[in-house]
Amino acid sequence: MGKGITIEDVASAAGVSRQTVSRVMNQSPRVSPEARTRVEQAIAALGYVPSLAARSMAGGRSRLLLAVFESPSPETQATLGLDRLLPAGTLACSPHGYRLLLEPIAPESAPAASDAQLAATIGAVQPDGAILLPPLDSRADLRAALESRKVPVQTLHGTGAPVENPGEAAAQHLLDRGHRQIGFITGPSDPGHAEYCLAGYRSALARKGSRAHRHFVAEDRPDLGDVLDLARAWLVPTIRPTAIITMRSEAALAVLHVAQALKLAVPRDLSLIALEDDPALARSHPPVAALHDPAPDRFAAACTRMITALENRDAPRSDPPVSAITLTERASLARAPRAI
Amino acid sequence: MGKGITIEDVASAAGVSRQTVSRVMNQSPRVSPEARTRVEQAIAALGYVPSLAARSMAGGRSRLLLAVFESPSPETQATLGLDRLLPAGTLACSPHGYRLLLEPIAPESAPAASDAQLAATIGAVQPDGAILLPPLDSRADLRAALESRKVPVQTLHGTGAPVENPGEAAAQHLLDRGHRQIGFITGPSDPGHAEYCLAGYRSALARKGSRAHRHFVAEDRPDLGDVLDLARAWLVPTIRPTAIITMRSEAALAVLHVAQALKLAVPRDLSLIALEDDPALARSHPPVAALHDPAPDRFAAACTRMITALENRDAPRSDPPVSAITLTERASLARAPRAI
DNA sequence: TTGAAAGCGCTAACAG
DNA sequence: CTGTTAGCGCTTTCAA
Repeated sequence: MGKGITIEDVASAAGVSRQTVSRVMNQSPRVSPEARTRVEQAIAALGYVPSLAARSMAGGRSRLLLAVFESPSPETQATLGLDRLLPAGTLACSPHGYRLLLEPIAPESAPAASDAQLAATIGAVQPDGAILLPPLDSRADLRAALESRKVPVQTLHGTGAPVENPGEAAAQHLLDRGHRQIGFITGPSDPGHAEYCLAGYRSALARKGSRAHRHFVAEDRPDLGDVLDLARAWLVPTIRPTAIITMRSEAALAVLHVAQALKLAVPRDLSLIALEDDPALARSHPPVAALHDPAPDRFAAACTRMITALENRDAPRSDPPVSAITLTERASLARAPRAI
Repeated sequence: MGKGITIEDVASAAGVSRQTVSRVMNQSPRVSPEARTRVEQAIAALGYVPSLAARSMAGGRSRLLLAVFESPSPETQATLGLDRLLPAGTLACSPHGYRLLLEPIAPESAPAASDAQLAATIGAVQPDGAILLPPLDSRADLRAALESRKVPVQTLHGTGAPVENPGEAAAQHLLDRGHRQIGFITGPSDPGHAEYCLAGYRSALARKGSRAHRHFVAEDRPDLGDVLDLARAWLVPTIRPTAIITMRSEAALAVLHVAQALKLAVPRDLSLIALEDDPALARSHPPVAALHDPAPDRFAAACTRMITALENRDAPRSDPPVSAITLTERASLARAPRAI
């Protein structure tokens, strides 16, 4: 079909010069309504799409944004979730005519190596901006490599409030519902993240004066038997947690199973929250509440911020609020049965 | 640092014309060794990187490949694994100076809608080729939309042998080790994929005359209790499977737990294979064997094939073999204990 | 409000 | 083997 339709084709079809077509595409106000209409019709009729490369050369703007992320190594099994991040970001960019370009960075790469890599990319594509995805957003060397070459940087944090700690958020939800004896089971994957969430949980409990974190913190093991044993050890005694937070969804399911085997009703006798959502959680009986990670939304927001900053290079724009961690409430949640 | 270094800068630094620089970059043989050396030194010294946009305009080749994938909808939780696919593809492209561009397609999108979307992308970036990622590789409308606009298409299949069926591969491994009573537990996610794997398992067993598939096929349930019950129902009787295949890694762990509780030794009395690998499988006791999905390698191979096809537009290139599904053997595997 | 001219950085033709 | 001449499709800058 339409092969090689250029601005020139549109111009002659509309009976104007290419400048006028260009002005219409670039939202310039200095075009008469009639001319604009004719051009728009010609564009639609011909199925014209301006060439990114040509616009990039002539205008100095590539309309390309770099999505800089850490490429997963065999051991770093930390799931980044690109499956959902990338479509969200792409969707946010496309209405503005922007596109995302991938830039995987090897984990723990030497600053010099990643600097060279970024230099090559910047030279080749001259991106208008870059989004540093976690956990890369804390790498000062990458940010410096980008900014020293005049590439503006955004992260998922935006300019708003700092991101909540998932462990803290879950603990707070339970504290708000009256729970004090709250247990926490970390996941075996990604020690750094586990430590981070655990710290959040601890500080939330400490704020309320609960000491549960001294008794009810345990590490998740890959062996199902270990998790089941752990759950039994916590739930059989009279003094037991009224709520448990698990990092892995599987661990939540295992705890649920033990509770039911012990004739403890969920959520009446025990509330459950997983820090990671999974379809299986929604389908279990009862369904288990989980924290919803808004990373895709925050990535989309970062792209939008980048683009608005690029377009209105001066206007005092106020960034929309950063979406926060939300809890997907399911039947595994109830108020604490009583004060213990 | 280096801002706006062009071919012209390199040319004057090396004391040649830009054409010579261009020839060096494009591997043209028609350059004297001395000139080549001086140009290469100048390139290195200046940190010159040619502009993709300019090369695209002048040469007609964008050096951009479209990665067309299905954007995951809330329900279509089928994990595509972009986390590992994309870095692998990027790595395969970059040594050739190519880059990947994302093209998410909404699931079950109307052919007209995705055609329009692809038309817009093709017009804007004029990709040199496109890789259709599963499950999109079977959508004839997408392939047509691409090819009618002269965009060559590749899939993960390559030109080699068709991809193995994971269910069949796992069953075959066990059959080869003498097992006949082989159970199969499907995953609750992605019914289509489950059906596909199950069919492969069935045909493998049928070939060997085993009838186990009439007795030992079950559907995985999100409730852990259900899976544990299922495992007990299979393993308590005297006539029981000597091997079990599970689609989800969690189910394999659950079966392992039940077996051990029943004093069945794994792998002596029961062999286990999961169709999906997971770090937890490697860390359990004993570690559980799993099929290794070579999708990232096959994606990288598809990119390489695309690029070689693009470069030697005529040469009768023979594609390297497509990597097959491999089994990550772990201690959960043994020969069948006896004929039953 | 519009058009004409001049490139952006590179490669494809040609000459030498 | 090397340099020269034209553009690629668009936006910018300047005139009209």
